[in-house]
Amino acid sequence: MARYQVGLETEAKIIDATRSLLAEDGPEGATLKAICERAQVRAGSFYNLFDSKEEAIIRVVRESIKAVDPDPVGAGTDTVDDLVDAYIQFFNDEPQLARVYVMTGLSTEATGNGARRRFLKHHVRRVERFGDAMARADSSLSANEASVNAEILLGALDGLAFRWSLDPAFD
Amino acid sequence: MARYQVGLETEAKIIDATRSLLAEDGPEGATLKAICERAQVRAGSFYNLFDSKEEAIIRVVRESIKAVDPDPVGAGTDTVDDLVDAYIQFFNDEPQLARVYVMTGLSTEATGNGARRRFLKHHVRRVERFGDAMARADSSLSANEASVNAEILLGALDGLAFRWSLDPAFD
DNA sequence: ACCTAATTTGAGTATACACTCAACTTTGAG
DNA sequence: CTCAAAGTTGAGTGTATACTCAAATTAGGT
Repeated sequence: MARYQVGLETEAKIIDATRSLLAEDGPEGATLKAICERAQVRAGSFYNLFDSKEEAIIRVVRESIKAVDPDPVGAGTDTVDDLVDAYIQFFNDEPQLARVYVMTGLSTEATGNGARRRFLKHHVRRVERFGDAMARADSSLSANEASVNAEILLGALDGLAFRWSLDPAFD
Repeated sequence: MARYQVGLETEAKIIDATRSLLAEDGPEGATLKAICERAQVRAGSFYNLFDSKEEAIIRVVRESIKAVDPDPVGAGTDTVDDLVDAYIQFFNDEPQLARVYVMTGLSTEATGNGARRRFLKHHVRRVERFGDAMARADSSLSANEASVNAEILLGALDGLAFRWSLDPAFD
């Protein structure tokens, strides 16, 4: 039999609760109890829809990774400015997901490293994308130089994003 | 009465164990059980010397902050290159403390935020120091511009340091 | 209206955590 | 050597965690 409407709604409530908790308090704050309380759901109901707490968290993390870079296999015509602007805009448009994104990348744990590996893979793709854009802008750059520069630029962007996540009054 | 030699040695063993665990696994891995096992000490002995697990961790974090910048009230004659070189050298000379330093700055929790507040205060001082060096090198820079540039440079450095902490083969 | 499968419940399990304490042993100054 | 203070032990406390499950309820296709 197909799923019921109530079940889909409960699922959405749980994801919403998980996302807001991750954004507010990081992975530490996203306990099962906290998620269930905020979603107005009992533990058994959670486990009827998710195999583990992990699964809900990974769903939100995946969502944040997707939001930061909606078109990872783009046509390869973006300029570096485009990419930087997109990143900044992401932080303005989706502050909750942005916080989750930064925290996932930075957190030492972030839920048993399933999320971490995912993030790292994404980061490598992102460096490639920035590196390509740089190489396009300056053809005298070797592929390796472009990659190093991209890593530095992304390091700076992520560093600033982290600063902002600590202190939203910043910048 | 004064403290006994054995007590001082036990204290050192506990700090060593805490430092290496923080460097290897981050705050998550530094459980009381893990610390005591590695230090070859029982829980009661730990609590004879430390008021809380927190205290041991903060001691190590303070140690790492001190190591990254041994002379925070320096004469104000360093160049930006000096400061960057010192940072890089720190990562080569004291890899364990360097990992603790990065993780503390980045971790969402890092032991109830005592360590985090400490780190943030230190970071602000560090930005000032870098900003001063930049203003000295280029007198056309306003204080504010220098500060912003310093924040960006440190963001990039910390971002790269973080990359290295994830993957020691990097750079 | 019926009936099966989807969903909810809430008490319960197992485990890990930081921390305590009374009894015991060791240290080292006088 | 004495003895009081410093240090050690290990079983035990309390609490929070993720997760389970049998029983009850509800949704919705027929």
